[in-house]
Amino acid sequence: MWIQVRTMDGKETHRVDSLSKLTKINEFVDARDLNMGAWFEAKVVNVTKTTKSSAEGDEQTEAAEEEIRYHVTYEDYPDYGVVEMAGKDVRPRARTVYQWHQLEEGMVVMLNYNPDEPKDRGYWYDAQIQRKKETRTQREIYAKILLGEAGDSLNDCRIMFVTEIYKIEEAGSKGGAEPGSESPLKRSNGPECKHCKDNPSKNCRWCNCHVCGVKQDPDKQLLCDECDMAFHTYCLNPPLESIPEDEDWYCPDCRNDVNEVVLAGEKLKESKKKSKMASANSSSQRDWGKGMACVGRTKQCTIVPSNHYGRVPGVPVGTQWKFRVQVSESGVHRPHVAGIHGRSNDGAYSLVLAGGYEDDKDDGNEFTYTGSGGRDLSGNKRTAEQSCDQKLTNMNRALALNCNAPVNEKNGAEAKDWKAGKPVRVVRSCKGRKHSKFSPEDGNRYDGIYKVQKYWPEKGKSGFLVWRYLLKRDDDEPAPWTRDGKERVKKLGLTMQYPDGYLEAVAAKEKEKENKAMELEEEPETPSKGKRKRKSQKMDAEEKSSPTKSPSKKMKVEAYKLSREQKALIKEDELNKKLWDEAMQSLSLGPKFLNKVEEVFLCICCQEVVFQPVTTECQHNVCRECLQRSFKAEVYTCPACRHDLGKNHQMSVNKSLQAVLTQLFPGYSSGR
DNA sequence: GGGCCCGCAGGG
DNA sequence: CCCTGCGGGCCC
Repeated sequence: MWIQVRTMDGKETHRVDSLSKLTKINEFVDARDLNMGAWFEAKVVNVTKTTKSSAEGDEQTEAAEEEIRYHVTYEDYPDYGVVEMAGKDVRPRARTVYQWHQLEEGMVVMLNYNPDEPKDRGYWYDAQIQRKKETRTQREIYAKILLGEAGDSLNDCRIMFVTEIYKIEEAGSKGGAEPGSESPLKRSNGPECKHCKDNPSKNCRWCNCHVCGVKQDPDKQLLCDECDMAFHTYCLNPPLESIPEDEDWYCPDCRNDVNEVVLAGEKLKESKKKSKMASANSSSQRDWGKGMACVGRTKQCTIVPSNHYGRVPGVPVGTQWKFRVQVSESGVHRPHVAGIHGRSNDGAYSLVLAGGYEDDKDDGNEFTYTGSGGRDLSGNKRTAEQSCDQKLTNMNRALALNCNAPVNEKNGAEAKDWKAGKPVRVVRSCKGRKHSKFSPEDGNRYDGIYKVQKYWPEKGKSGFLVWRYLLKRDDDEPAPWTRDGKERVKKLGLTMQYPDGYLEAVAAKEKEKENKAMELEEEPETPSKGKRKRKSQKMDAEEKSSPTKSPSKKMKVEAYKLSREQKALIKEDELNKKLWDEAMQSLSLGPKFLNKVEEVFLCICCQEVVFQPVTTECQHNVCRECLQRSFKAEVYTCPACRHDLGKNHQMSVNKSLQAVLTQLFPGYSSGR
């Protein structure tokens, strides 16, 4: 049987043999929503193929460049229209429910989970079963929710609907009845409305009229184009006689007040949230909100996601920032104030050593860290004395999950193989200097990857229970306090980073102060004038000599020097000659050469420097693991250009490339 | 130098 | 939404 394949404009271009693995039109499938990673019941309405080459030639040469695209509609979301997606995101409709005894640890299945409200019904996700428990009264399944191809996952999620765990149907599988020929029993998703749980007998201000909550007269309910809430025309104040003609309509909460509109050249008006803040009250006498403690981010790290483990590409060990907000912007440690960044069902990604707990010890390669909590932060404080026991929840639990041992909320645990634990990025702040000589003199410094060897509860100095963690360094990039490390910091030109315009602003403020002082002293002629002049001369000299001053001034940069071994390895990597030629042109940029190399050898899949790279015949480099993942999803093309690689591709690692990259980025593979 | 207490970011 | 938090400037 043959089916038509059409381009988007509906013209028939090719015919495709549907007896191969292709999904047939009108087949019942599950399709993955790429944003949330959940699977929804869908129907294929069309299959097309796209071709890369513009040449309309014979089918055989084109076959290498083509890609089959599926056009599906979601059964429960007809308004969503037709969505086009790749083969890996479409599969035969799940129809086999596993019996309890069939479920085993390690199995990958499809099940219902709600990441926002784990106890409620949610959407259908792929998941790997991690634990199966059975007591006399209940059956428990804990699973790792797999959110999609980015590799994101939620660990150790309690599954509430253990009697609705489905087998994942493979494309082209034949199981008894013709797959997808009939609609299997409908799976149930979480309620559309979180507030009333879709209970039709309840008045709900969220899914019905936002004023009265009554469902009646849907034709008289206006939808706000901002907040999407519904409003009966007659519930508005004043009520509307008829549906307005305008294309857009905004509810009273969202409608812009004319005098709230920001005109060109005007300063931004304070938001609603801000107006509720303490600063809006004139009761506060203090001159708040101008310092670096209160500024917001001006950049956001998009190189890696916020739940990324391991190094951030482009940020070498020894990088220094003056303020925490910059550390946040860099993606190395995102929270503004908090010491640990993590998720309690996944693990911790980074932490800051800032001497917040004086009984923490730090030997550079090994340090102890204290968890958070157990403090009374009332009065809008950020820190306080310990006043009750800490619990192994939130960030404390997150950090515990990094330890390569089953989590134990009572006694703690110790890793048998600590290096196998999840990597934590560690930043040391100058505030830790009181207790640790490994802290930087100023600002914050990225010190590399550490791992949790063990954690345990302990009576802290306060007498209350605190959770403590022992972390050990596991990074091939040399630590900044070692000889190698210092040399590397120098070579890469890692000087203190300041926020844009910060130094200029400080200098201007300083000058203003001085001017004011001058004015004051101008009147009575005093002999101290000469003294003052000397002082300001000294300051000028200081400003000029400061290496971090005036980034606009062109400094001569020493070209990046490759060792003989590195040069030889690069030469050896003949497959990538062209790419290396391109990269080497940036040698003159000094340390920035490494950024260029990172850019040139970035894996298109994981967006990191390629690890165990496979160099394709089409001249692209992909991590072997990323390529394997693609093949597993039955996509046998180059992730970069879709060139067909053939099902039986060797996937041999380009050893010389791997060797050079390891030399240029020591330890970049930690966390992989 | 120590205490106060603010906005911001992130998880839950 | 709410809660938490190993920042940080200003005042005394």
